[in-house]
Amino acid sequence: MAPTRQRTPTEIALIGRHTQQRSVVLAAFIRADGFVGAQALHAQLAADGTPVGLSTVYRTLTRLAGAGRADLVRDTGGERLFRYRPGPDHRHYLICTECGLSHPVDSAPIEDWADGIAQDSGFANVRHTVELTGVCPDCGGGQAATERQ
Amino acid sequence: MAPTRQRTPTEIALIGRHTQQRSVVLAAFIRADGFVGAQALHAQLAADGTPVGLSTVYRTLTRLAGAGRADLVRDTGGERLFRYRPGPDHRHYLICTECGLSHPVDSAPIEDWADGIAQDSGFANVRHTVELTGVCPDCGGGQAATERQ
DNA sequence: CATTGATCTGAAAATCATTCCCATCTAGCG
DNA sequence: CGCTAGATGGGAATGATTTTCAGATCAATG
Repeated sequence: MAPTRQRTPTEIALIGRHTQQRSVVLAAFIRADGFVGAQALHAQLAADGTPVGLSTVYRTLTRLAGAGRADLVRDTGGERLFRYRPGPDHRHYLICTECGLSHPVDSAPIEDWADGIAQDSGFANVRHTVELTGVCPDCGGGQAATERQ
Repeated sequence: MAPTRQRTPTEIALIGRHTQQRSVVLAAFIRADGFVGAQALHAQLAADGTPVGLSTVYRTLTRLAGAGRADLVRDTGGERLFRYRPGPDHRHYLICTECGLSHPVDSAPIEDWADGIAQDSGFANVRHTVELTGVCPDCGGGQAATERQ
C-alpha cells in the first residue's frame, strides 16, 4: 500500500477524454462505496469544494454504466442509483431500506438460474436485474417487521 | 349490450369504494394482459370512449399494486409498468426488449434463494425484484445478439 | 325515498429526476 | 503555440408521477 502516486484511473480512458471534472466525479463515486444517486454525488462534490455541473455528473455516471464500470438500480422513488464496479463481474446486494447499508450476497445461484432460463427460452442477450431489500438487524431486523406498504 | 348488470370485480373491494371509473380501469387493465404503463392505459381508455382522468388511473393502479393485485417493473426510461396478477403469488417474467412479449419463467429457485438470503443475513422483511430481459426468437433471438450497452 | 358525510374524481398546478441546448472552454495532437 | 473535436455548465425543457381542492358520487341510514 505504498501508492504515493495518484492513480490515473484507467476508467476515464474508457469513457472519452480525461478532464478534471471526470477525475473528481470518479474519485467521489469510488469513495462513495455503495449506491449513490447523481443528485447526491453532485451535492457531495459541491460540499467537498469541488463543484461539478449536474449535467457532467449525469454524463459521467451514464458513461461509466455504459462502459460496464457501474451497476445501476432504481430506488422506489424512481431515482437511478449507481454503484462503482471495479471488476468485470457484477454482484447483487441486499439493501437495507432504512439505512441504505448494502450487503453483498452470493449470487451464483441466480447467475446459473438466469443462464438456464436463457437456454430454455430461446431468448438472446438475456440480462437480469435483481434487487433485494429488507431491514437490517441494526435497524430493527430482529423485530418482526411488518409488511407495510 | 344485454348485460344490464355490470360485474362487480372483487378486486375493487380491496382498494376502496366501487365506482364506474375503477370498473373501467380495472377491466382495461385486465384486458391489456401484459405490462402496461399508466399513460398507455389512460390513452387506451380515451380511445375506447370511456375516458378516465389520468390521476384516477394512477390511483387505481397504485392501489392495486399496494393490494398485491398488480406486479410492477420499471422500463428503461423510468416509466412504471403494471401487470395484472390474478392470484396471490407473484411471478417473474422474461421480457423481450424489442416487442414487449413477456414469457413467464419458473421462479421457484429464486424464491428459495431469496428466502435463504433472508435467513442468513438476519435482515427482516426481505423482498425481491427480478427483471429478466432479452430478445425473443421472433425478434432475432436466433442471431448472435451482441452484448452491447 | 331523502339525507348526509366520507370518499372519489379530474383538471390543472406542482414536483422531481433527467435530458437537452448552446455558448464557452480545454485536452491533446501537430 | 495554435487548432479543433470533445467537454462543460447552467438554465430551460421534458415527461412521468403526485398533489390540490372544489365539485360529483357512493352507500349507509333516517
